[in-house]
Amino acid sequence: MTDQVSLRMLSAHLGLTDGTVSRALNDYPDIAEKTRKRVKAAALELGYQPNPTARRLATGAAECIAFVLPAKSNHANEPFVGELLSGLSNTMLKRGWDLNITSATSIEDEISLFKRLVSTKRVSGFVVSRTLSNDPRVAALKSLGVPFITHGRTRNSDDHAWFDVDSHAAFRTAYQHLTRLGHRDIAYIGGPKKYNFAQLRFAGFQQALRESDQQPRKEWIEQSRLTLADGEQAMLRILDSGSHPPSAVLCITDMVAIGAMRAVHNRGLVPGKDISFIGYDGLAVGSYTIPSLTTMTQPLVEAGEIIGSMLMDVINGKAPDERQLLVDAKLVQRDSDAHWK
Amino acid sequence: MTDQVSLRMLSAHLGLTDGTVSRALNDYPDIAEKTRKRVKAAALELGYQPNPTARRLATGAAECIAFVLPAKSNHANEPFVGELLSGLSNTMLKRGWDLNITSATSIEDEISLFKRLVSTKRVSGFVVSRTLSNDPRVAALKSLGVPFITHGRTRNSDDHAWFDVDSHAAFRTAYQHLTRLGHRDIAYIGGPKKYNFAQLRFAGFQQALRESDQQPRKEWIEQSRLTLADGEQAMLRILDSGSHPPSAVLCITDMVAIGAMRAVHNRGLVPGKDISFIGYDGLAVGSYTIPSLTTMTQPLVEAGEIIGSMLMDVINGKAPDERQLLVDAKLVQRDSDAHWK
DNA sequence: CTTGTTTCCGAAATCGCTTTCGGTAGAATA
DNA sequence: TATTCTACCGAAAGCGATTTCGGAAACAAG
Repeated sequence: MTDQVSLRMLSAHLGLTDGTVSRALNDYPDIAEKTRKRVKAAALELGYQPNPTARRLATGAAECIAFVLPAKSNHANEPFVGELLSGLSNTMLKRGWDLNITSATSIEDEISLFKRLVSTKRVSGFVVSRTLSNDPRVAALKSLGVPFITHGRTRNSDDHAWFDVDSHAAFRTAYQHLTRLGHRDIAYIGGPKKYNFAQLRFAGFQQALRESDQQPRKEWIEQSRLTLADGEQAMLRILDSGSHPPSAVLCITDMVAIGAMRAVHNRGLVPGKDISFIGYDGLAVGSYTIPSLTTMTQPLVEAGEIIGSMLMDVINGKAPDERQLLVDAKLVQRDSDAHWK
Repeated sequence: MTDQVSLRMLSAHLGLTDGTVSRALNDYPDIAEKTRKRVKAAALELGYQPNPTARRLATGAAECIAFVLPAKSNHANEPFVGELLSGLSNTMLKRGWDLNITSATSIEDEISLFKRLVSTKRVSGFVVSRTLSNDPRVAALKSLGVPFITHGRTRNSDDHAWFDVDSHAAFRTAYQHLTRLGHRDIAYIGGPKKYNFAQLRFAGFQQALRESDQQPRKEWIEQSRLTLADGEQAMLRILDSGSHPPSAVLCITDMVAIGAMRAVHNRGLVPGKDISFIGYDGLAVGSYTIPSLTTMTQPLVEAGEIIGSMLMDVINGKAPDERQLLVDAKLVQRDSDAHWK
């Protein structure tokens, strides 16, 4: 391996000084067009790659963003990390920046980590995932004055950058899909109201209900924590409510849906046939259940790429509140939804 | 936010020169014990944190390791990335190093990425995951002369660092578990022989067979690609082989096991009751199948931590072939294994 | 032809820390 | 007491870029 060529070697080769070469490479206006081209050609020829460490020291820019792995890793949601990171690193790599991964064991831990990373100038921006409706991390980052973007809105996300999926629209879409299949008796299993998205999704369901001139039926609207076991319980409550069972169920997450399907299965009914199910998240798990789960989702790799470039915009001085993006979820049709019979 | 204290501020505060303070902090022998203590106390008091960029430039060490996200992300295996990274970042963080994530779209891409990261001195070591039996990445890293560790052995892993799970032993353990439950008619669904671990696991199964004085039965030994669909097909072949069905099946991976269970289910038999199943990997998916899948696994977070410190040892000059670790997989008992009836 | 202006590049400082090399006190030796 | 070691710290040179400033040509204007 030949040693990496440095600026000094390049400038010596060209008979110029380091400063001149550096300015030529960085398109300073005080460099003659002719020499600029000469310099760039030589750089290409010699395979010059600026040393990022030196540049970072000189410029004070970290050229690096950090992603803090969620504090309590819920196995069920892990898949999303890999895909999101894949997308994130794509954009970072494209621009020669680094993607730094760290982990924390608690929210407090995470916040003190933010401070350390910022004070040592290791990173110039953060991606915050799994946002809570009222997220202390957001407040911390704001007071630190460091650029960041959240994956998912918080209660008041007006003044920072965020990327989110329109879950309100998603649940309308899901509902409409079911009505197109002929369903009328559609139940809903929602999540804890402390989650912002839980409110949005429920609102989406309700609006779709109105748009179809349907009356909400109390016994078909349940609430569940976001676990498989709780989804199962919620479904049992619906089945035991006295009224005839619904023909389809809209669930706040895939996990809840899988639990609900299990409940139906255990009662001797066939999920995906007797009762249709639609979840939300697009977890890979859903492909392996019996029946595989129809769900609403948004491609995570692309999300990561978008989030990355949005964050870089903010770092480069764009106003955070101009970097807010709401995208639509897509229906991934698998085997848990059927025509009404 | 007060500005970060620099070495200069610290040394001014102490009435010493930068060099002296630096050497005191780094435990150079030519510093009086008294002043060393004084310096460290002051550093603590002022909250001095050395600027990593400056140190990296001065020392030439990157203080950073890289993890390249698998080229083709197979959704089913994604969960492992999150957990492994979590462990890795734990050790890195503990030592003040960075964990850099990059992604590649192909093996060639990945290798050229290695070169770039090394030549620009961005990273000082690599973690290679999802190793192939004959892995071009390993050869590339060897010729680059950069420290690295593989997660999983390759065909000839004698001269580099690796961390792996003893799948040979794991399959003996799994087999013995089944015999303790009373099973005698145990089938095996293996994987393509090109995978090193496929050979090891099969060998483990065979040895266990011998140790139990059982004869291998051709019709109960099948091979499958590592997908759910293929596992299903392999199981169907076993069921259709003419002989009576086995009472238990050992599967090379969880995915294959889940497919196999589906085949049994579709034939009107009850997996976990009529036929027991044991998989391998500990995928979270396995908790959500019906029945949930008993499997052999090794905690990934811990694996990540160990891999991190092993790699740092190699970077610090330890001989790579002294940093090779084989750990045992543990049996995670869920609902797919039952007493023989 | 002189005086301003531009244009363009060289020189030098800087980023914050590490590390080598001297040199001066005080301790040890004669 | 004179001399040789040690112990310990200061001074300065990097690391590899960036960026500010100044000045010499080259050009335009008077």
